[in-house]
Amino acid sequence: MLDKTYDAHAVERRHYERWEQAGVFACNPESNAAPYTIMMPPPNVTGSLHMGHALTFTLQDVLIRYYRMTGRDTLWQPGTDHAGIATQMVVERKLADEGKTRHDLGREAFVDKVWEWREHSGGTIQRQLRHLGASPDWPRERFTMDDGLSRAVTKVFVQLHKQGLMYRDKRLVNWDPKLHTAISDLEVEQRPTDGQMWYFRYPVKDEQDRFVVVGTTRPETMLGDTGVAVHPEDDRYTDLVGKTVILPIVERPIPVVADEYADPEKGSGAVKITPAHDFNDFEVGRRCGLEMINVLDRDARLNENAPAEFQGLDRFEARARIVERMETLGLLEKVEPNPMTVPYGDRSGVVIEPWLTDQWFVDAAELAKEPVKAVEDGRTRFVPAHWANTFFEWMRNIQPWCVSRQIWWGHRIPAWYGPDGTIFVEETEDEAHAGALAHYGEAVALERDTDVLDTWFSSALWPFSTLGWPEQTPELARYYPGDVLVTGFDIIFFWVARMMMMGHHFMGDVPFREVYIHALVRDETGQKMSKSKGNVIDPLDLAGKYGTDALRFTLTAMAAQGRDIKMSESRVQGYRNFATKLWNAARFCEMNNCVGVDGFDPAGVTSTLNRWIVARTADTASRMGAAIEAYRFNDAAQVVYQFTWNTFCDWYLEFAKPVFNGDDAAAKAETRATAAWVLDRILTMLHPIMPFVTEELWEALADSRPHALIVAPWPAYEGLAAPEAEAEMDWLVGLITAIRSVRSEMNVPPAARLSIQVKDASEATRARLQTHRALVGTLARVDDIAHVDAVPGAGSAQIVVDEATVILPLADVIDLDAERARLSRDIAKQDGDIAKLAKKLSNEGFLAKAPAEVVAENRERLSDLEATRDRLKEALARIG
RNA sequence: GGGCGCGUAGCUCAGCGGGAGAGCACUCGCUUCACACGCGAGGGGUCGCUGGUUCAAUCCCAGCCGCGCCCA
Repeated sequence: MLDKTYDAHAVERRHYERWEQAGVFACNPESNAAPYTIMMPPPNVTGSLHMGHALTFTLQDVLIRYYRMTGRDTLWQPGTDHAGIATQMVVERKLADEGKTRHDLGREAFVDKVWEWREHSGGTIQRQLRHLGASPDWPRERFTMDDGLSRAVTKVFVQLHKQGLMYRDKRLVNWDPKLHTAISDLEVEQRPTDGQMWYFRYPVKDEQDRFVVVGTTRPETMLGDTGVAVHPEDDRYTDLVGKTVILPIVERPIPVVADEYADPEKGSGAVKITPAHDFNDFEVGRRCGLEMINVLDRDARLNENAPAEFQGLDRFEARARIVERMETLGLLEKVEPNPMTVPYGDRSGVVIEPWLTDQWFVDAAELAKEPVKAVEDGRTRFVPAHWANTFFEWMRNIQPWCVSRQIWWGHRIPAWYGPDGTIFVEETEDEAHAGALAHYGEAVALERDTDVLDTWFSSALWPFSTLGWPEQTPELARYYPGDVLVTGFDIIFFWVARMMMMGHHFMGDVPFREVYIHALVRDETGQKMSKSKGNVIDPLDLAGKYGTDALRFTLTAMAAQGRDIKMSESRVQGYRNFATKLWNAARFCEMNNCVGVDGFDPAGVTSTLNRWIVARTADTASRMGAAIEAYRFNDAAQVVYQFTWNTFCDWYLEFAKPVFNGDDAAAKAETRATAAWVLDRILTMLHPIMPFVTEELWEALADSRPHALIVAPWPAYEGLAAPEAEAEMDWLVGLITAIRSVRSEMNVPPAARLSIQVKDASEATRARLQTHRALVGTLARVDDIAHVDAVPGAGSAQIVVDEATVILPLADVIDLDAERARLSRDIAKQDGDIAKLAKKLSNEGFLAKAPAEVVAENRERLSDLEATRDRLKEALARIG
């Protein structure tokens, strides 16, 4: 016998271990079944499971478990990425505790340390995924720093270089002065800030008392100014173009140039140009042939190109000193408050400096062409579709991708430099030497590039590197491209777009056919969860408190397309209640000996009750399957929830009680078998969302099963529809509900049993009443049902059900005024609906232009309403 | 400033051209032999505002108001 409530803790670990040991998560490359592939977005090796992970991995697991049940050969490819900067920071912090830096260890020893850290601390998220019930193919787990994946990275780098799509260039990059590395545009966070705009006067050379006023938000960069730009059509400055101004403090003569970048509407219309420290100025400088003077060092302190007195000053200190000096010189025109955005490094949290360095770049614009086409013509489909716009916008304006990082943890760039700086990009050092020999005609010493690659560079190869590429493995042939990529919108650029670039370029095909973009999980009040706000909810805490299944059901039920999820504990609690409800329904079935019957044929059941529930079961399965396939997770959850609770528990099991307690052995046997069958189908349907409680019940409810629930076939049935049975049961539900309503409204004591009379019942209704006498008796607490022609006495409540009027003699309890009020209210409601319909049906435009079936449907509805209204009026008249 | 999205019951949200829905919360009743993590019955909405298209608009279009996100 099952316990009274479901204890999640007791069963979760046991079933998970059993599944994993049985190998049921594994794909089968030998299989004849159609593959279904999801590449798991690899979490950071440093990561631990947060609510966003819980959502994305729950949805992926729902898909995987569903498709596994439909018979597809599923591959859910798991793994982690090496998170270059984040991981290096973690290990450097540990070293700092020992009073050391990575430089004390040296590169090789430090990298060993990182590997060591990963061995000991790296498995957190994998363990947490198991708690969540995720069912990826664990033995195929990959890490972006694995040998195979590293080979893929090297090969891709070399090939891109040979194709001219990977190049070294001196450009402005986003420089992180704390981490001492370049980062990509995407790793920069623009924070709104209340800044200031300082207006400086630059004296025009050889013109007494003439100044050009320029504005700046970063005064310290003025030391690197090499020009002043004005708009070519700005009349105020026409004569100045070609002249020279004297850069204050530095006393450097710099030219005034005409460039459309200068906006005549903004400030004075003149703008100082610092090509080495501003992205826009860099472009102006290129166009106008201005000098580039770098005045900052790698710590963002002023360097040797600044006047001696400022050298070595931090940029913010320098800012204050420059402003002070300008003021002293009488060259500070004014200062204004200036709302602006300031770039911060997303890892370091310090202000990023545009800095001129040599870096490696990928020609992203070229690689973006095919992915854009693929989305345009539907080879890759975004769900919801509007995310394609976000994708297009970025891809069509894409900048060169800076992929080199000045850190140690990552894939080292396969480039070697000869004595004169000639670059040899090869897969191995030997090949580089061979190249050098050919180039120089003699063996020379080569030095390898010290930089490593952006982590996203290796992640971009994930859909094929995990399958063995560059080897042509059977897995690669079978599981590429994947079916769907499931992720949040925040990494469309970081990862989705880049996988598409690499997939097209190296595999010649899309990496996945669909991209399902899900929402963000927020806290109850709609705030983004963050450590600093302290509103983070740990998914595993919730799972511990209410069961993993309840958490998964909550996330699934709330995953409506295009809307963020406001996570609230009360919802999780509600779905915990649902799991308990299911548990108790199973317990009831068990108590009534509802055991599965071998060879049970759902199409062969005879009673209306059983034909009805069988039809509804089949319908629920097909609707739920369709919802999952369309990524309508909330619909899938709702469909199965309502069927389980509101149809199976509330009605079917209640209807079954009189059968179980009756003495029709045949009906009892059929109903028991049907109940067992339906319950099994419910467990099956719920399994993708609630794997643990369903597997537990699957095991508990039968002495032996041919297989575990996780590999049970998804219920797909043809020909079980039973419209007459459904109509009959709907009628019965309506009748019982109506009687209960009147009882409640008339304050009939719940325990009191009534006798009812029925007037004007058709033959069909009489037959139905006969069939379901016992059900009405139990569920509406009615003892006798009599058919009458006579007008009943005044002490009765009357209910109109289709053509019939049901009379409840309530002489002792009836309050005539209340009954009159009730009937009048009903009549008024019907009249209201009738008026609306009548108006519609008297509209000639409607009759002429609306589809015939719509007109017919409305006519029928009107006559039904009128008939009901008339019977209600008769009932009212009878009371007097 | 540009783009995207969202305003539907107290709250959270489905629905998206032809009869306003769910969960939670709320009210009333119930130790009904699976379940009080429950059972039964209820109350509650000019579907943001204003126009337009249509025989018909919560749903399509335009404008406005409010909110959020992304990009500059």
